[in-house]
Amino acid sequence: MKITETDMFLLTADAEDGGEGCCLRFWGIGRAGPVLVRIPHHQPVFFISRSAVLPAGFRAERRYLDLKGFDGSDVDGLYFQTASEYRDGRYRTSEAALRTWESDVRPEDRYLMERFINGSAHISGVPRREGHLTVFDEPRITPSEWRPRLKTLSLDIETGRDGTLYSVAMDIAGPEGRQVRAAVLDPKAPAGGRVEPLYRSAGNSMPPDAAPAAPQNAAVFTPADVTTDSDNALAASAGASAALHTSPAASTTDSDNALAAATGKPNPDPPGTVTYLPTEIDLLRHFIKTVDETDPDVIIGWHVIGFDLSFLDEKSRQVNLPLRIGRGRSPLKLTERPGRLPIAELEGRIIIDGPPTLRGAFHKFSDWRLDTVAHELLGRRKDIAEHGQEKVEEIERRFREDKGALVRYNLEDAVLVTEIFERTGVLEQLVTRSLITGLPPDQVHRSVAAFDRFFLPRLHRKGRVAPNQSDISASGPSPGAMVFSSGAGLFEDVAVLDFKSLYPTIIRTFHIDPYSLLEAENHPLETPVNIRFSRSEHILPAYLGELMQRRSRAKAEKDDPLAQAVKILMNSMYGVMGSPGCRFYRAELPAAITGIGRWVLETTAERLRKRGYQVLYGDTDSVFVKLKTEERQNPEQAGERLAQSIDEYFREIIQAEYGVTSRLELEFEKRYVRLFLPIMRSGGESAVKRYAGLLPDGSVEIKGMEFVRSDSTPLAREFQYGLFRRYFDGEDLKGWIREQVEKIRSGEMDDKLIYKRRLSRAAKDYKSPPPHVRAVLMLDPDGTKDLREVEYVITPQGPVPMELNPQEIDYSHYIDKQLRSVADDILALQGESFDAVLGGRQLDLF
DNA sequence: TAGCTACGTGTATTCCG
DNA sequence: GGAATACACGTAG
Repeated sequence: MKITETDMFLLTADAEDGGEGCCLRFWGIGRAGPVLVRIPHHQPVFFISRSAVLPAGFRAERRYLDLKGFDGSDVDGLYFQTASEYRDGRYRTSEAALRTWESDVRPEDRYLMERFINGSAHISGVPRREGHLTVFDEPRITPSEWRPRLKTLSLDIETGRDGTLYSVAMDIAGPEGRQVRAAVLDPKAPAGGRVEPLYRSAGNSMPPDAAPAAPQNAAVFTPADVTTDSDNALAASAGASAALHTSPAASTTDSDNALAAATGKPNPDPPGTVTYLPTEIDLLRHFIKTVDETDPDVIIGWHVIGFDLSFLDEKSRQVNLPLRIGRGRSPLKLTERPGRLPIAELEGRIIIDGPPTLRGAFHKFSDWRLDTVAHELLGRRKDIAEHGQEKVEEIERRFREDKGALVRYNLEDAVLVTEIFERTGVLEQLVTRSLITGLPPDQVHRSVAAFDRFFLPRLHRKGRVAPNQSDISASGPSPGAMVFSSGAGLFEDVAVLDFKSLYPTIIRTFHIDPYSLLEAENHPLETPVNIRFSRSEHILPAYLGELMQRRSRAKAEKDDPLAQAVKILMNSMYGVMGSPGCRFYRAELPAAITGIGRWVLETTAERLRKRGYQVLYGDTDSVFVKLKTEERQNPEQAGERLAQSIDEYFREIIQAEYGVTSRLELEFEKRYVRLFLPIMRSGGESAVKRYAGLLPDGSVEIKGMEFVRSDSTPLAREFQYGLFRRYFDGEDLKGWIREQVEKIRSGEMDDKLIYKRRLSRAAKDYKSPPPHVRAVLMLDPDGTKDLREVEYVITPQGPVPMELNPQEIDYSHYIDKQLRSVADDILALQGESFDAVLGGRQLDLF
């Protein structure tokens, strides 16, 4: 018996019933490969009122505990022998209308959180080998900060319209290197399949030394020998070009791209094989075998759950071959949910889908097609640039005529996803967030769960247990932040001061959290908004203090991802406590935070005004202050001094009036050399959440307006930017505006007139369809395709989707609706108007 | 795989005279 | 035919 000490990073956890009662299982990746930690004979627990009388035959051990429920009542612990008895206990108490506490906490989660294990654990025990796995039974487990390097398998499949599985491509990347595997359906292949090598190559020219045996059709999977999409005539003929979206027309783009691929950066060749297999079952077996052999920690892809895995799962059911791709050869578990994406679960591996993950990491792209993201991020294009019907046809053609080309396309997608993950570092970011929150990487977005994770164990140490989430009901809407503007216009030398992490610092300063609210009468702390908390009894403030320290350390060490991850977690606290989906929700919590936020902002503005400053604008945690003439010599210094003095003021009054230490921190963030605040287009008042500013480095920053809105046309975006640039530089606007209008009329701007908009539901469910929905209805009248995104232009007949090749464009619509209001924002200040600037020209229309 | 509110704009529809 | 209102979307923070 030799005790081994090691670390593991947790990927999945479950509770399994068997001969050992309830066995908790923690699957993860260790320093030397995958690890399974088993905790047999575990007794899951939840809590019940001491006064509750359990139904006859209730299978649990009831123990007296020195704990109180969140409502102050005494509770007992109910300890169960198995996970199913635990679930059953929850069900039966609920049927009997007995109040329970924390009966919705999963035993495996409770086990980890009570031990403060976040992401990684230090293991000390006697291991045994089971295949690739190192298994520990009942080891000692303590927190660890060990950071793993994960192995990913990027999966992509191609299918025919008839539901045939054509091919499976996998790009496997991990600490030991990179390899690609593909399998393609070929009824003519021999029974055992035919294996051929696969190379990565730049373009058509195969490196001669590398590819002597490479068959002509199967070896290359770069996009270099792009098949042209010459039939995309939209741009040239109709005027509404697709140069905007990523794929189309411009043959220059494609050839440029091919050139780049052929001559560009040398990519290390991931070696691999392609296997030609005679049946779909063979393809499935090949996939399962590859996962088993390569043993990835993470399966990644593009819509990999909703499409690839769902398809493979369905296929495996049809042919009665379970999809055993979990660790320990356990099957994939797919749970369908009406109207939403299915959930996919594996033992010991996690599945990360590209689009939602990138979105969650605040990446922005024109749209979320793989081709678009690959292009905008990597400067690469997919091998088949078409989408929709045309793509399907091209895939079917390749399956019939050129299987090598199909494999090349299929693999390229898998490779692109791997490279998108590498380039963005999203997986590392998820791991970082996992190490901070304790949630596995595929769940770090669950802010409510992240809150429970640190709050529950600390609450227990205060002698309290928490209510179930289902016992919480929402009260009405609670008020949010303050926004104000003191008037529209053009202003010079404006300092922007903002409170760093305003809500977290308010929480720290005024001891805001659910426990503190509960204990408000215990050393009460009055706040500026007359909601009381406890001076002495609180949990969140100290935790936030630790997080802030950790963040400063990360910043000092230039660990941006860590700093970012901590910031996300800190900023989620307010939202979580203000959500009825949180077991600790109480309306007073968000009300106190936002209320104090408004008090802070108002007080700041008032102080500044008293000192003779003009406060132009403020939103939530920022104030825009016009600097005084004499401060123009050194505006940065003036801004910093202002911030400091306000800081000091809050320190004093908060200490004096509330007896606590202010954690607020006002910072001079930036200066606008010029700042433009618009009036509302619908009426004379000044608007908020929309402005444009000129920074000292000469760049123009625009917030809220067309330029930053994805649903305005590129025409409006570029027009607005050009207008502000000229406006801030004091250039002539009128002549330029007339030119732009002329350009529209001449057809020169035709490629900038495409609207792009998302649909929040199925097109046919709109009562009075707005333009973008009418465009979708033209494409899909029955709603069978359930399109949720559309590109369209306005023609004399109304909106027409790009897919229908609109030929005629209603230029006056664009002049009227896209240029006019943008121009009038500025012109109105000068006593001018768009119509007046265009003068007689406008009359040409009539 | 349930963090929050505040806000502006454009379009369609309804209401009213 | 114009004002008021509802709805949808995307944004600021």
